[in-house]
Amino acid sequence: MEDFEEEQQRRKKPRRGANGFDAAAAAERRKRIDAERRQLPAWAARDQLLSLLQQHRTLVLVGETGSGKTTQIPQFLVNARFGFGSGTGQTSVKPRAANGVDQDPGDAGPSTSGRGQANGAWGGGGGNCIAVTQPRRVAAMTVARRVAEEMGTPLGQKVGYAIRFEDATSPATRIKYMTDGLLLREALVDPALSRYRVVIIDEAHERTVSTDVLLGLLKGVQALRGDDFRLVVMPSGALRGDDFRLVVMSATLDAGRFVDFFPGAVAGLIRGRQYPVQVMYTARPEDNYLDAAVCATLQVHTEEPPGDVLVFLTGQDEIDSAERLIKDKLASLPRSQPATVGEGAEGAGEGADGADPSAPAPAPGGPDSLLVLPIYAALPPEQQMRVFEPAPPGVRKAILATNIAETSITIPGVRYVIDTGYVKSRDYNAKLGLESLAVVPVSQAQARQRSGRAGREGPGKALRLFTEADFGQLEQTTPPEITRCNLASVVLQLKAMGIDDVLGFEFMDPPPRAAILRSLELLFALGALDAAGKLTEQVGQRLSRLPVDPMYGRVLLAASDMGCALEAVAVVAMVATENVFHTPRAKEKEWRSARLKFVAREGDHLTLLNVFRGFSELPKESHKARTQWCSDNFVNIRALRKAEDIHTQLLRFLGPPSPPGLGLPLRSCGDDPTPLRRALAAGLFPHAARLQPDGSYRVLATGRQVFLHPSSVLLDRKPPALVFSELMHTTKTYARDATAVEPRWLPELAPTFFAAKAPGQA
DNA sequence: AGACACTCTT
Repeated sequence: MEDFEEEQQRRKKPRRGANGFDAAAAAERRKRIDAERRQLPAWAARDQLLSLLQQHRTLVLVGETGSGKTTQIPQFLVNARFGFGSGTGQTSVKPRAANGVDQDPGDAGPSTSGRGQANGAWGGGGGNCIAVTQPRRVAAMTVARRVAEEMGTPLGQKVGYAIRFEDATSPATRIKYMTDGLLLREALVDPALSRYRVVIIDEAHERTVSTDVLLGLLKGVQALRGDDFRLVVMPSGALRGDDFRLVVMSATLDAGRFVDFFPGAVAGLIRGRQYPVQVMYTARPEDNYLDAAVCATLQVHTEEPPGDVLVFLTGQDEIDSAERLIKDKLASLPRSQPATVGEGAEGAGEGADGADPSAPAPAPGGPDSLLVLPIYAALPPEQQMRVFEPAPPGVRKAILATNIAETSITIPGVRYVIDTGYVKSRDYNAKLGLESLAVVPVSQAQARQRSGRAGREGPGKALRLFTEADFGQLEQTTPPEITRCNLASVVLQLKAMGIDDVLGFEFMDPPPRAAILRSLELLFALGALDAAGKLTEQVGQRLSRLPVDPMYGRVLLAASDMGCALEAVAVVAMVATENVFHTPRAKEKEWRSARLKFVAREGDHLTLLNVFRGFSELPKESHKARTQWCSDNFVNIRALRKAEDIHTQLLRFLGPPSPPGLGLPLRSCGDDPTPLRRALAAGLFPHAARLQPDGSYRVLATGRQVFLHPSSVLLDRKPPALVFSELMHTTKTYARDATAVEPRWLPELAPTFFAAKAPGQA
């Protein structure tokens, strides 16, 4: 429902009366909003925060849930005209970029004069905007909307947001909510981030890859823009000069890490407002957490007062199983029983109180009064939306969720959380170049986050399906993602920003050296780096501009040479999109037969192309036709719309000459699959593999034995050679998204690579 | 022969 929420957000129009802006209603509303604001804990800390930030270049702010930090602090800064100079336009600082290239800050920000001068608050060197980063798109949009409302300005003017595919900002924007990934992209063009006077990294404790790279960059930015830093407190209390400020906001008490990382940083704490959650543990370890979760759900249902239950499980399969188990057990419960029977039943009748006595309400704790609802990312939007609908009176919802419910979505009505204590986690083995997906115990911080989901609307209860002693043994926090992922894109971006010594880059938690080295090797093999590790103009420069994995960027460049860029763009857009197919266990026959009409004998990439083409042929304006087609074909409409957006963006980046395009020829190979297969081979050659007598494959570059993923259309065809998108180790090492290639193409398309490692030798 | 947590990109 990510995009369900996104759409809802977009559809909301500023409140207007019949004749445009209804001033009276707006004033009334703002008065109420203003009163709400003043109740927030952040409000009480306002003066102290401003004073801290005048004296320190970096503020690490621990803001607990409900403190109002995200919405209020940017407003405090703007209203206090903090750090935006006194309007004289004088500047004593000329910042230098990290790469040593002089940079005129006046050029970097979009139209900093004009309007800025008009209210007398702006001016001075550098930009005049506050960037506030969020890990998620929806958060950037919703928070921006709220803050615009609080400030009584139309969204996109003084307060705006920017996310991929969408820019709701203007030259007047002073507070810009944006995704962390987007700010990172901007740093590619402007490594000093000179258009921002203040950068606020929100939800820093989540430690997304983008957040971590930004933290490293910002440390450099600070050194650079603080070079000539002088504290000049003006009579107005404002500061002068390029007084760049950084605020790192985090929800947990790991502030010390951030303070240690940024020289001269100071930490502050704003208490939150959360309802208490009573945390309970099991007395003994559970040997089957799935069964335990099922029992616990039923126990809550039959014994606890009304309130929905949120159960954290690890994946789609497990959720399917749990759903069946719960329904089976429910069927054996007595169908009708008085509300007062059994201990703990007092209060359980509450939900049925207002019901019509002639129409028998479901018995509280009975089989009809529990509504079991799955939620995970791959679930089609219309099914996801069901968890947001309130349960009918007397009915309790049990939501079986993956990690999606940990941060990405908030489900109303939840008062009970059941935490299995496990999560499916991605890991990366740099030595083997292998990603893996495994069920692992959560961290303590994660368990707390999950429990907190019970206390959003009132006091709640959390049942942890492990012992208190086990909790003590858990890692305190989950290792940052950057230490356990493929770094090809990150390394390419750092190189493109002029950071040549990637191994020496100051990460807060450095990734394994082997992971960086492996990425350097890959980028060299792709031709993005030369032997000295410098970004190459022809390939490296271009790849860094394309918002796709470097291997796929290489596919696009090759495809434009080979006359099949149009097809390659569609394929890459589809590969970058997860959960294209909906594969419910109960309807396996149906989705298998639906899939057949898209299957291309050449492999999964061309199959995805067929799906994209099928979807593209539908009339764009007919939401109904598109939804129907997707549902008929067991294709996820959310994924296809995303692929469509990426497709459009890639065409723009590749097509018409700068800005922003690379000016490459965008031609079609029509129905001839060969050029496209060659283009795929030209970018994915590090993932080329040859068939072994036993039906497995051997990766040419590493010699590693891998298996075709069971979802591959090539599974029963087994071509002698193929290239694949990625390796994933679950029960075995699987190659996903494969396309058959001619073995002779490989040394032809990547001579250097295969000269060093002769095919078949490995 | 047998399966895939979650975000995100000028």
